[in-house]
Amino acid sequence: MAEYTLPKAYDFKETEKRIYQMWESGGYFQPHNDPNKPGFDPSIKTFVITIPPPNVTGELHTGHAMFVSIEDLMIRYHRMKGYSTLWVPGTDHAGIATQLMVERKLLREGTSREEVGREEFLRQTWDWKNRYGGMITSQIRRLGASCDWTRERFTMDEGLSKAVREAFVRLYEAGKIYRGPRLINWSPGLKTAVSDLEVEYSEEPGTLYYFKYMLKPLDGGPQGEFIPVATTRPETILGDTAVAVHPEDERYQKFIGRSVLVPMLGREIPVIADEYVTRDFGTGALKITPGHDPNDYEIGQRHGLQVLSMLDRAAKVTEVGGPYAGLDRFDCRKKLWADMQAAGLVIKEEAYTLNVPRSQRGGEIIEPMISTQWFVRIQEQADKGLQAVKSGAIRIVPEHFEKVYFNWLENINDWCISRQLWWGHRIPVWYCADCGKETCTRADPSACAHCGSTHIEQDPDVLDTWFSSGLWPFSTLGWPEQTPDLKYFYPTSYMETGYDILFFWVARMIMSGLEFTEEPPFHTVYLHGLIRDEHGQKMSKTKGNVIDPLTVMDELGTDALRFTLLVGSTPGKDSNLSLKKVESNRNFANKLWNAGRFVINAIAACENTPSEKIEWTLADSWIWARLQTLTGDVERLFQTFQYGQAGQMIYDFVWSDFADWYLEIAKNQMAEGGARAHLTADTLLRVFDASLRLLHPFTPFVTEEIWGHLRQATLGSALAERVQDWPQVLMMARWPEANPAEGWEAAKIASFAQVQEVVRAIRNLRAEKNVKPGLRLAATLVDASGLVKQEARFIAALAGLDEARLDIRAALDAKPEGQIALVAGSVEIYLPLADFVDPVEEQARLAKDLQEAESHIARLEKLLSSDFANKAPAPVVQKERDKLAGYKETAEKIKAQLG
RNA sequence: GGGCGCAUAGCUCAGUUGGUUAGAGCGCCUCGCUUACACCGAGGAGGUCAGGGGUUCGAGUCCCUUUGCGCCCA
Repeated sequence: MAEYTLPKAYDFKETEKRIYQMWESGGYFQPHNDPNKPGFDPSIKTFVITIPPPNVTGELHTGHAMFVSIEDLMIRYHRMKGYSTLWVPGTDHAGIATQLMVERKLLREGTSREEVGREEFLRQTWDWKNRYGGMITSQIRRLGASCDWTRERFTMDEGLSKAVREAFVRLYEAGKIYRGPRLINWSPGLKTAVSDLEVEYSEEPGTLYYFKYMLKPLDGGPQGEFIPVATTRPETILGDTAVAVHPEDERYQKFIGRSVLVPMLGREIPVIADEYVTRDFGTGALKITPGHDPNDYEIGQRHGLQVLSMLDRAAKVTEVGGPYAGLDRFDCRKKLWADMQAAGLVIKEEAYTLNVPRSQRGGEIIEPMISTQWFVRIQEQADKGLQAVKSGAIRIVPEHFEKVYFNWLENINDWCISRQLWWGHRIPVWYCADCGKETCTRADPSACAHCGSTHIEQDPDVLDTWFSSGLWPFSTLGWPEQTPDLKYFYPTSYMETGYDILFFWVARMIMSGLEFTEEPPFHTVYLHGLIRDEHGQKMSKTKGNVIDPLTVMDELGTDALRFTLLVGSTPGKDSNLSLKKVESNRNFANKLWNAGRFVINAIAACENTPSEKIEWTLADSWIWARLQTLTGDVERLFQTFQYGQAGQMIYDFVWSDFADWYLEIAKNQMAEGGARAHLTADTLLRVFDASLRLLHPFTPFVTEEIWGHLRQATLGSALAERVQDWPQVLMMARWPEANPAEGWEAAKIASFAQVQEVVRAIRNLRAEKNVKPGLRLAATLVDASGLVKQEARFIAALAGLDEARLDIRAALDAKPEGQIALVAGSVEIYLPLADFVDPVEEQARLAKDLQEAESHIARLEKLLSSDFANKAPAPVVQKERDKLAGYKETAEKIKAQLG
């Protein structure tokens, strides 16, 4: 017999790495049914997730920990259910972030990307990627992620680059992509365009500047007429091409059609009428700068206004600004305003809260400006994307994000996909120096497709990283090639990610999937919330409240972190991570470990299969029935994405039902030896095994480790038969299925509850009276049902009674003298605690109990005599009737004790 | 300005077709190192489920409204 001496505490440090290596080297992360291998069966159902790719040079944060925990849970659950399960890992190239890091390095070396040149820069960036790119994936491994690393992808690797190229060319050929000058969001620091989504607006204190727009005098007309105008950005006056007023504004109506003079420049611009102008904001007149404001741009388009760019790519004033040319945007503001003041054009300044557009990366102020960029015509894709969710082809969990999704797609603008960066997929368009036409092809051209000239040059820009990420669910499976993986595993199943990238990524993936594969890339979108600190504050380095998942794992273990993230979080809702919670879940892992030690000892101690046939005990039946209920509940909760609730139920079952009650009773049953011990060990084994399976997707390491020991110990025991069909590892074991109810369960559960009530009543009294824990009490128990007699042995053990001095009877003629009386449900209890008895106190205690029972009786009688009895469903009414009967019985017993 | 969400025990949160005496963890109080576990066990205190109105036999849960927060989009 294998001797098992497991340490008293679960050592996650020793375990996690070893277990992960065992899994990975065992090939368990790969789908069991693989279309690239012999014996492939296309009829087996798949379950597929493509990982939301983290930045290749990023470092693990709680957001990663969250998505890995949830996705690994989904994956492990489906794998255990027998799906051919694939979780595709990988990273994206994070154009701006990565390029910035390398640029910073170059700066430290005293050079720049311009100095080293494009080719050398890219070489160094690849070096950087190769050096640091493995960090994030090894950190994801630490979380226990069961992804198929043999299928790992990177957005810039050959296959995915080919997919990007194919996607671009297809859009180009279909006329769904275009290039042209438009007002875009420009990052002057990074010197690149960014998409609308990469701009964040922050409310900041600022100033509203009031000044005079002087009218050009009419021949013979009055001098000194002006329109007062307010602006938050005076420097843009230099780019004004109109002043707009509301057509019905009596103050300014008379000026419509006349000209005003741009301050300090004297340029003549028209006064136009447009209903966009809010009459009661500012002065009711609006300066129009189509080259530097999105709203003004639209007004400009409507009125055919000239568009002037008064700022260049570095946000310095252009020649449009005349004497101000060359100034930085903020210096220009000061100087221009001072000059206007001197010229008597200033009216006043007012404090005002601005909505400042800032770069999501770095936080610098974004400058809307006119620039020639590539855009995707998005309307048709957006309509299809809307339809996919409206038709139910794609389901979003939680549901309310569907509205957010609709709202965004219904108001979408064309997507600016070109970036003035070097790190990324270069735009596959060549311009001909001779005929001026564009060539866009799948293979790099050597000559112009139109005139054959070899004087062609490739567009210097690269594509937005999200353009390649949008293809992720199918590009990672081999698209555009019709690979076996693509055919079998696509469309994928769930897309799981944070709600903060619903637009950035999920919506674009849906649109790209529909565009290029004509199928939704997945049928379910599951969105998790953001992780905040324990007081609900956003984590940030400046606040110093960042929780580093690596530190947490070092200190408390991966399972504790995962369980904390999974339990108590609800789909789509932000959750707070507190180390206290992680600590209590570390304790849970330890609880599980020790329950495992007990079970293993019990199995080792039980003897060979007995010839004697015996019945299950009440406790055996109860724990088994509870397990079935739990299994059914967990299944239902998993199906409805309520993973947190499911985890909580398993936790409660393991800790409260299994460890606190069943194990304590099992100790007694084991002590009986023989057939009883054998049957008890068997029950322990089966219930604990099922618990570990249910828990495995939440806490894979500790469950795998204990299960391994359990299996090993059982193989050398009298119960070896039980584990014959167990696989080598828990992660490949079958997910438990609930047995259909057989009819006996409710009665056993009710009886056990009665027994628990008796035990609790006695424990409660002992604590109240400060009876020494070791003191075994004699007792008289009155129970007409026979239940107490049957369960006397363990009631005695759990409640600290002396089994030899128990007097159990069906009825009592006379109330015993000098004893403390209790009622637990239908059972009367008398404890010979004469020393503790204070008659007055006892009367008061019983009176209080009676009062409570009677208040329930009154409540229930009222309820049952109301419409409730007629209108509520029969089972609900019956339940209340039963309850009433119970309270009546209790009340009767208390009355007897009182009297 | 438009949209979405939240308000439940001292703290952080569960509570999904409306149906027990509203739960958990942490914290707090009392006891206990009992042969799985002190990363533990036993017992206990603590909530008019933000306020008001409505639907219903029945509302933390559904509807309306007020107040206070938070987020997204413009």
